[in-house]
Amino acid sequence: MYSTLKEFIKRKGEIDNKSLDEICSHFQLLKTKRNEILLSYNQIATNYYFINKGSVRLFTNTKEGQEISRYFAFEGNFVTALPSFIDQKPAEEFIQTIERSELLYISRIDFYYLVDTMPLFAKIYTEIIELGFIVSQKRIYGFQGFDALEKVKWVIQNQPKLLLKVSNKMAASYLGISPSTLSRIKSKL
Amino acid sequence: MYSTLKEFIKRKGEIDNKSLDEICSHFQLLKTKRNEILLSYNQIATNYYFINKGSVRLFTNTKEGQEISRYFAFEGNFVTALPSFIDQKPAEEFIQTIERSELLYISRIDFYYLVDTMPLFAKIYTEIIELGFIVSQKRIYGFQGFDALEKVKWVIQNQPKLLLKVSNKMAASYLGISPSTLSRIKSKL
DNA sequence: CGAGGCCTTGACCGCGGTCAATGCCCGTGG
DNA sequence: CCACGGGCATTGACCGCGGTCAAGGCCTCG
Repeated sequence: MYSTLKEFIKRKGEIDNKSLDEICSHFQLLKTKRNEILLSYNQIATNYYFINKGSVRLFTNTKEGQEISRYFAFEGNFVTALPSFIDQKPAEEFIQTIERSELLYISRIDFYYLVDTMPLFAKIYTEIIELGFIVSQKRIYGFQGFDALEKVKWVIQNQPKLLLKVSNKMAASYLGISPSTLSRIKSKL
Repeated sequence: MYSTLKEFIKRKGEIDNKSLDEICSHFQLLKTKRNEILLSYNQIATNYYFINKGSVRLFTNTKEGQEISRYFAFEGNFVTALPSFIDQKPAEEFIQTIERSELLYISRIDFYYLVDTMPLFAKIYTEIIELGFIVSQKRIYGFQGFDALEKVKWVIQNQPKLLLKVSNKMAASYLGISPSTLSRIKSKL
């Protein structure tokens, strides 16, 4: 149950088994169906999720009522609505599974307890954030000033799983193009 | 000389004057002209800059040779080419002042020395990254699926200094629109 | 088996990009 | 101090990328 998580942690630095088990003991299992909402708009994020199996997305709604996908996370990654989680203010996004999934979640309390008491876990947290930051930047720069075709190629290069696992519609809103355009582009590759 | 930096640090948490001076002693002053390059593409970032006065941007070039502005930092903010700074790999961007500026810089060595020896500084670093991450996200979400007019309005709301301090051309490339379009939009507000 | 949602594809058209002309600002050198 | 030149802002004309709308077919689930 914790093997993927343990792999993840071990990749971050030396750790003894006792500490590893201590960390894992704060995570609980959650099995979900497709399209299950883990956090709604305006709720306050109190859990950090690690994806054992499956996929999760962050999304929001426009005034016109259509969904915009912001971020997709797959097996072996952490995900939450970070601004809400950090500052305990209402989230401006939804968290939702996009397929049947197995998640390990840790409460904010336990999370910060680990951050404060285990230096390695603090380091892991910092690295999660650094990585998130760098990925965000790459995404901004990968999209900035590019047309639809170039953006699709960029995603194929940098997030190859995405177009395979995610519906046309979700991927299109993530790319900031219409489903029609994405469909047309894919038919030409 | 260190007053702005001290303000910045004090806002992050309780700290005694001795530690504050200890931190500041690792920063050196750098006065620059307009358009001075602090880091070039493919160089490795070894300094973290704090902006005492002035403004700095990150930018890169397209294959066609035109500049794309990625990020602007103003008085009271930290800036560096983070992916390069963290992993010591060649930067994929330039750092440049856009006006005569006064910067305080700290070497990577000293920076990590402070992170490792002063818990408060480690906390500050984490918060810088968190903030950077959140700002990146806001930018992605503020631009995603919006047309030129909406993006301009978003910047006016969220980074009011930007359009005032930055040339039309730089701002346009930051927004992912052409200078012509930005000019037309501004004339209608 | 029926209904609803998504993907695909065609027709149309509008936003915003390119190109070019003009004018302004500012830095440089005589 | 003024003359010149280069770069940027502005604005008009044009047009192409990609968005909307709609129709048809497929898949999924009740």
